[in-house]
Amino acid sequence: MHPEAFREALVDWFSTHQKDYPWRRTKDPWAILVSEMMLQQTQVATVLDRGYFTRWMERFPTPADLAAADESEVLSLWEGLGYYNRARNLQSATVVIRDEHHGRFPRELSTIETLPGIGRYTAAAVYSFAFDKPAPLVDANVARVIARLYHFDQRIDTAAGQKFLWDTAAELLDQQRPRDFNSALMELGQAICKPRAPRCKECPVADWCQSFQQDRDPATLPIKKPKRETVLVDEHAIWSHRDDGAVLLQHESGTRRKGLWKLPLRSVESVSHLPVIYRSTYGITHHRVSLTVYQSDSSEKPRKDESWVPATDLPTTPMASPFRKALDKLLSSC
DNA sequence: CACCCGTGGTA
DNA sequence: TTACCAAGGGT
Repeated sequence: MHPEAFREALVDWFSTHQKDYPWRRTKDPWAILVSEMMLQQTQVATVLDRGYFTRWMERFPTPADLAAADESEVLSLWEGLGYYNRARNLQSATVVIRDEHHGRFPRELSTIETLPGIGRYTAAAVYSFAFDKPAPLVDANVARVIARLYHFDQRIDTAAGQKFLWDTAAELLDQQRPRDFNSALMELGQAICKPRAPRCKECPVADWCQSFQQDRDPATLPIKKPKRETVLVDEHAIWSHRDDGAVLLQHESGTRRKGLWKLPLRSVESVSHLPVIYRSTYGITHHRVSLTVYQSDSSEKPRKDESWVPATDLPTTPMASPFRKALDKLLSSC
C-alpha cells in the first residue's frame, strides 16, 4: 500500500460527497466536542433531526455555560439520547476546563484525553477536526473500513485487533490535511463501506481494498465477539397522581440512569390486585424489559426515597425514554 | 479483559 | 418481530 494515491482518491471523493453537518461548519472545539459526545454510539440522524445538538448549543454556547448549570437541566436536555453518563461527563469536563485550564479549551492531544468522558477516539476527533492537527482515529466506521481494506479476518475487539486498527490508521493518515482525511475515512464507512450492503461499485478506494480485489464478501467483516444473550426482565410500576402532580422515584445507587427519574417500582405480589393501565417493552443493554404500570390506590403516599413532583415540573424532570413515554400516555388519558 | 451503559432506525 | 447496529468510554 502506497498511501499517497489512496489519500488523494479518498479526499477527492470526500470533497464532492461530504454531507453538510453543523459541526463541520465550525472550528470551535467546544461545538465539536459536544457533537462528538452526542454521536458516541448514536446515529447522526438522531442527534441532528431531533434537535439535540442545536438545543444544546443554544443553551450552553460555551463550556462555562454548562459548568454553571444544574445537573437536572443538563440531563433534561439529554433526555432521549441514552448513555446519560455522557452528559454528566461532559459537564464534568467543563468544570475541569474552568478550574484547571483557566477556562480555555486545551489544545494538546494528551490533555484533551484526560478530560472525563473523552477517550482516545474523541480526543483525536476534537484535535483533528477543530485544530486540523494530525492524530489517527478509529471509530466503528474506520474499524470497518480498515478491516475490509486489509481483509483483517481476526477479531477487532481484542488488544491485538485494536493495535492493528490504530497502527494502520496512523500509517494511512494524511499529515497535511488531517481534518479532511479523518472526516473522509469516517464518512466512507458511513455512506459506502456500510455494515450489511456495502456499495463497493461506488467506492473511491476499491483499488486498494483487499476484500474487493480478492472478491471476498466484505459484509463478513469486521469480526467481533458475539453479544450476550438477551435476558428477559419484568418491571412493575405504579401510577400515583392527582391533577397537580405525580409520585416519581429518582434512580439511586448503581450507575444505570443515575440522576434520572422513573415511576416507583413495586414487587409483582404487591400490585397484582391493581388495575393495569399501561404496558410496554423496551431494551436496555442486554435486557429485554416488560414494563407494566398499575393504577395505585388513592391512599398511596410517597415512600421515603420517592417524591411528589408538581405537574408543572414534570415536563422538565429528566426521565429515561420508556418512563417518559408511559408518563405522557398516562397524563393524556387522564 | 469482560462487562456495563440507552435508544431508535433498519432489514 | 427479532436482531443488529451506531462519530465509545468507564470500571
